[in-house]
Amino acid sequence: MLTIYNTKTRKKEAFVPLREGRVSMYACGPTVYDFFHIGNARAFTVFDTVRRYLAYRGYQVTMVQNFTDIDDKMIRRANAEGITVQDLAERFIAEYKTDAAALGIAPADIHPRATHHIPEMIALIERLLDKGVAYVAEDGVYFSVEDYPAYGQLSGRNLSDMEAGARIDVDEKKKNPMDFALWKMEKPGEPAWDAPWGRGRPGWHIECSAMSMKYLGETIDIHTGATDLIFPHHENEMAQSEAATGCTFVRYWVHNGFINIDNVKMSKSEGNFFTVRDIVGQYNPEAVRLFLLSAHYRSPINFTRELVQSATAALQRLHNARDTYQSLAASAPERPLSPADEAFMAALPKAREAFVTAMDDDFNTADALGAVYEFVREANRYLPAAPKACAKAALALLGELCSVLGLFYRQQSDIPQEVLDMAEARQLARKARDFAEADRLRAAIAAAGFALEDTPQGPKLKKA
RNA sequence: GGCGCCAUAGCCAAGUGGUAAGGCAAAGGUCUGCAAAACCUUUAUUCCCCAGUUCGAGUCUGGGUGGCGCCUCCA
Repeated sequence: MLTIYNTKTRKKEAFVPLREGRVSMYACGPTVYDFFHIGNARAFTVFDTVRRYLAYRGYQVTMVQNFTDIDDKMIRRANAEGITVQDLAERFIAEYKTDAAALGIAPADIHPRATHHIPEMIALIERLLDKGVAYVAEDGVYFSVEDYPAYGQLSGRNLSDMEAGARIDVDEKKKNPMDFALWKMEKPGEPAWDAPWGRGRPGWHIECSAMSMKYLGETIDIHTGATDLIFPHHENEMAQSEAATGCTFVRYWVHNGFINIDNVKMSKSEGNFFTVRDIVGQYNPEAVRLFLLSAHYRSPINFTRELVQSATAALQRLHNARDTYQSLAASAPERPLSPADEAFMAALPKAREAFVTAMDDDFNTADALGAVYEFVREANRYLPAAPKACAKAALALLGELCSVLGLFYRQQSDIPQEVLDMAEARQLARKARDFAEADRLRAAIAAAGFALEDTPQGPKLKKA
């Protein structure tokens, strides 16, 4: 049974979707004003893994991830570059796709953009005005937290606590300092859309509510994001959505922990700010993904060179296993299964079960990886003497489990003909017992960027 | 000040009150022309400290200590 830790109740709960066999998911996407950073990457990797696992468990998953393409940062950056907000958005949506693909993050079913959904947002704001939980002020339309008693439910705060610590902009024309903007009235030089109460642009929170409702309905199963979004973003989304519809907005709120860099919070001012674009130049992005999955998604993790290198070595172990099973699946003898073979085959479903049990426990990828490594060790030990059917079954299981975690997505790079020629020449030299020449050729292959290993199935080439 | 989280080996990390998974690193061995990979062996009598509950505590309770997050349109 799948259980999910729900931020709203602060407990692990049995997962029961609204509609049997289907899951609706909404993930807060990037504000497309720049390349996304390693912290974003964790949030995206988490929802991608959740999605993959739900699909693996047989659910038909519909996932929406928005692009926030209008806000202060967008406007500032577009002005700085002397381009339109729209051009900026186009550029970084494309860059998002490049970096997400590098990390094995599959595209959502729908990637709505905030600026393409202004009418939906206006309609939602009107509903809130009609219900008396929002009001029009001089500089915008605000949600009135005092008129919505459930405010604070998600983050576990109450209004008086929040007001005590609130730092507020005195210029804003709000009734209560905790009121938040649904709509911001037009300022000179900013993009603006017509609305019944005046030209302007939407607030951040209303975007997600409107797009989530449009594509997934008034109640969705899972909404993901990093912990910092719990307050105010998700609190506000929930308040405005539930105030408008009168029904539950999100059944399971899922929040991932933060990444520190060398034990320090990542920030531009600390000079430890890394975009994924920076990182994929230095590390194998698939290893970065494995690193991100090596701890539970709710724990904070520490990004260091040493830990990514450790993940790189672990990933190599999985790739080596796959390559070995692949060649054994091609070259191992075909014969009837012996009792030992049968025992090996019988252990495969048990390995899968261990993996599923781990993932069922609030997507415990660290524990699930433990199950994968244990299976790999057993298969590595048994397969060299096993028939083809065992190798095929092990290869299939390894591929199955790793793809649930979003690993094994990278294409094998093509090996240049000259490298293949050198490998062949080396085999001839080895047959002739000219090991000096064989070693020289292996060094030349290494210089060309490829590692050559001799295996019982013959020499194996891979990119270094 | 309010709300909340965390502490397990050299590093990372999982852990349902029943006797400490797994990965990386390190050391020794097997195999191999050598290397690599792979496998085997070794590496926490103990889970930050102190009390308590219990037949039994890494796990529950209380109190310390240390670290961290949110309360800023930061993922």
